[in-house]
Amino acid sequence: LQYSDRQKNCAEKATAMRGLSIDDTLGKLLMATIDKLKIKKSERSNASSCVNNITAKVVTHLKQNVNWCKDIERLRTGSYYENVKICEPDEFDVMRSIPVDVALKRHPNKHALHRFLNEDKTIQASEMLSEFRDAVKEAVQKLPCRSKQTCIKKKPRCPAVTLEVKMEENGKTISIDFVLGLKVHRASWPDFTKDGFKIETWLGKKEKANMKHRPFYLVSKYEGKGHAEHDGTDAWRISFSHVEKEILKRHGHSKTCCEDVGYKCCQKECLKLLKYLLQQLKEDDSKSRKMSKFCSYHAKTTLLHACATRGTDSKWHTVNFVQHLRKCHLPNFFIPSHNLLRQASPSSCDFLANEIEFQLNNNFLIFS
DNA sequence: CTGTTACCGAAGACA
DNA sequence: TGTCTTCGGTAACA
Repeated sequence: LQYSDRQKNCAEKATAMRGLSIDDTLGKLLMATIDKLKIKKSERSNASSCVNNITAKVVTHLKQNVNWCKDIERLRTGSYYENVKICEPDEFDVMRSIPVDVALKRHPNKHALHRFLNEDKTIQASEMLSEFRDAVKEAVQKLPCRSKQTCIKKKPRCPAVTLEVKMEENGKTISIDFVLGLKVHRASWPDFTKDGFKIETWLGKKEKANMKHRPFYLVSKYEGKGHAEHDGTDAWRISFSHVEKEILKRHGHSKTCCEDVGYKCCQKECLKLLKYLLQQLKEDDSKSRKMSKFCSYHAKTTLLHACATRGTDSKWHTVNFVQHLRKCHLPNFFIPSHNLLRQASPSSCDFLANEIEFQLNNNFLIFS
């Protein structure tokens, strides 16, 4: 999508009176759209106090009542916490991670997780998940009446425990995903990540080395968000949500990105627009069937690839989702061998590519 | 060692 | 555009 330069221009000069060219019209529309996508401060306040209240109580309950959850940690991930959530603060991802260290390997019988070990020393996901789910359920039942409008949803193929909470302030429903994860701190990331995460020219070699020292997480989560370690129900997928969050925070190439007066990069804004475009297309009943295999993680991955290949901030100006779609090929940013579009049919990829090109050629009519 | 606090950055609100 | 505010993250502190 080739709008960021224009948009940046527009951001800087929006107040200057200029004759209305086509570009200005488009710039204004995109700026107005970005405004529209902003989350209201009051709604954010409402939702976050609700979410924080509930998650705090759930984690205390887990720590106190489940022996292997003693050291459980909270990791807030996903678009809300990356400041790229659009429209409404209605989806929260909270990972509950259990540190898994070398102690488990050396002294498997003494470790709190030892009862979940399979014969081949892998960890049974299904048993852990069902205990986790039951414990979260108990915690929710203990919540005060004020939060009684809370229920647990089971989404098909989604092992996360999802709470749906109806807020009394405005009657809106928010969902909180509790994701059970194993935090693995090793010397390096698994081999299949070797050729991924190419951020050298974007954020630098030093930064990459830094990030690679971070742990990685094994989670049971959505299809298409990671790489399956095992097949069947006992599947753990590797997750780099924490790294995604961090590099989105340090979005710019130069250390002073967004600090200089008068210069504002727009990666996040572009991602929001692309997500909104996908959302709008998904909500269109006549198109939703063809759109079912696409999700916002595709948009995010596209942004990461674009940032990584463009290098310096000023040169960053296209997000070539369309190219990925034409080839039906969008590698996971961290695991290049994993194609995120493998489940989308060539015809639906072409369909979306056409839709995006149509919007590009028609001043994003869908936004107005 | 653990829980609290204080500070800082991001971003929305508003004059 | 600059300032104020809230939330989230973290490091220092008790």
